[in-house]
Amino acid sequence: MSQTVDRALTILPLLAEGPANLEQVAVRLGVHKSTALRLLRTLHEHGMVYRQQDQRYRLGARLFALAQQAFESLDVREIAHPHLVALNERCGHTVHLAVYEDGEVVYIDKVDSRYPVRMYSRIGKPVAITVAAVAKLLLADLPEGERRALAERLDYPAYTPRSTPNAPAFLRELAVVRERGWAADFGGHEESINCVGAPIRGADGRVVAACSLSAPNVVVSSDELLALLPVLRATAETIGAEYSGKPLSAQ
Amino acid sequence: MSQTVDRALTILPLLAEGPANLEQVAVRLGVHKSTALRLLRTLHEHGMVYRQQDQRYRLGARLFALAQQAFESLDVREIAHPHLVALNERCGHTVHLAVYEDGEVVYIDKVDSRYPVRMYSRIGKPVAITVAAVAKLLLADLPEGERRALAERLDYPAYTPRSTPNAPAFLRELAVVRERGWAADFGGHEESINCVGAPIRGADGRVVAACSLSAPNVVVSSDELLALLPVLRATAETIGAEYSGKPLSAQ
DNA sequence: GGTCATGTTGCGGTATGTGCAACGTCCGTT
DNA sequence: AACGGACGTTGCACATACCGCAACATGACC
Repeated sequence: MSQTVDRALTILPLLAEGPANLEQVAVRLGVHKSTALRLLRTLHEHGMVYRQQDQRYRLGARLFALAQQAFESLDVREIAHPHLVALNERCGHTVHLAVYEDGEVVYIDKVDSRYPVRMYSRIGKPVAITVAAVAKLLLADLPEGERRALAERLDYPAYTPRSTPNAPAFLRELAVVRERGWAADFGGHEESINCVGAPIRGADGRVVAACSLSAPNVVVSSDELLALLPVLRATAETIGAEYSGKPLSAQ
Repeated sequence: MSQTVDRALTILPLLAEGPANLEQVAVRLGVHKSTALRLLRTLHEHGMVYRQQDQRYRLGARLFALAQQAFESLDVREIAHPHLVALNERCGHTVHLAVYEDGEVVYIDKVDSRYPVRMYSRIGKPVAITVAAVAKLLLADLPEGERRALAERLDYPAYTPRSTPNAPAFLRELAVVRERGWAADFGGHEESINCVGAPIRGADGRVVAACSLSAPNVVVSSDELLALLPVLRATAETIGAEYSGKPLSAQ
């Protein structure tokens, strides 16, 4: 809508690929050097880009600050965290929390064996949206039209032989997931990793987030993982209840 | 420099404080609603902001992606990481890596006891720039004028009685740090936490990053921590050497 | 000292962003 | 049901602020 801002914002993912000098930016944007310079200067003033000694630009530290703050203002995460830790302590496996936003699924929390950590390392990376259990749960709840449109527009990388191959298969899987209320990924992303997930619902029943348990199949068989479903689903429901405004439910 | 972009970027930290609706954004920006709307739409198209069900805007998931990618393209971090892990395995304490950028100091890596993790949780948060050992190291190496200007413009929060109280004290401390080549923070940020740090220098001798060891003084006395200085400094030098283009030095 | 590559500056034309006012839409209220 | 208020949205005319150009620094390399 706004040409100038549009161009400026286009610079950011461009620099995310790696540092670039003025001319490279100008060429990639399809604008004159002076125009690119003005945009970069404005971005620089806001700390969004940084200029290294060799004068090339790269993304700036302010992005970390913003991402961090964006993160902390996600109230689902805040509410869910202690429950996820409890779940982890009970069964020992890796716990993930994810949300859907404008065609993307992002992990917003992770608890790993015995060591609670917000594993930002997974955040932002292209989540395996076509295979991850949490992605299935979040997409399964989208309105029919949006779900279909999104499924058509996705790529279906064959991470493993069990990866979801195409849109029709994905939509069928989503229908199943929606029907039964939980999702799984048995080696669809990494051959040896299994995963089960459950939806977290808000007051209106919409899925606001999803959580999952992951474990390598050399440690835990898929059956053993499935046996943990009741605990996982109970956790998800507790979180949903609290999120919906029953803070002192099963205290 | 560019009014439109400037306004658009101003929206981001504003939303970082919490969700806001169109009118609030317009008022804070001092522009007409329609103008704010256009800016927000452009930001939205780029995933920088997200519109929740109640139509209020908040920061979007794309920020995570950008921060993540910015992160991975920091080559100091990449080079340093294995050395930091080795250091941690050797002495067991928490290891930090930080860089300076445009008046800010940010942690870009962390290794905690027996569990290597990029502790993104600290990134973006205002680092205790006036007391942290790594901050002292990075600021001590700035050109005289910039160092002085920055010191004047900083706040000096009294985290503890040992926190750096004001600009003159800070500049004196920086002079000491620069002279002797290492820095410490004994309870200047948190009463019970001690910390020693060493500079990582590039080929031209400039400090490109700094690393540190932290430990609670109930576990390790400050003397014991100081005894680890040689190991820490050796690590820092190894990283600096490799970063300067001697990849196969002390293999 | 010359040449090349790259970043920077000043300037006029006009595309582009701006504010205004009218219109939708969704609430809650009587 | 009808009304009213609060917000978000749209179309438009004006002029601002952005754009590309071309000339000018700057610095590296030979």
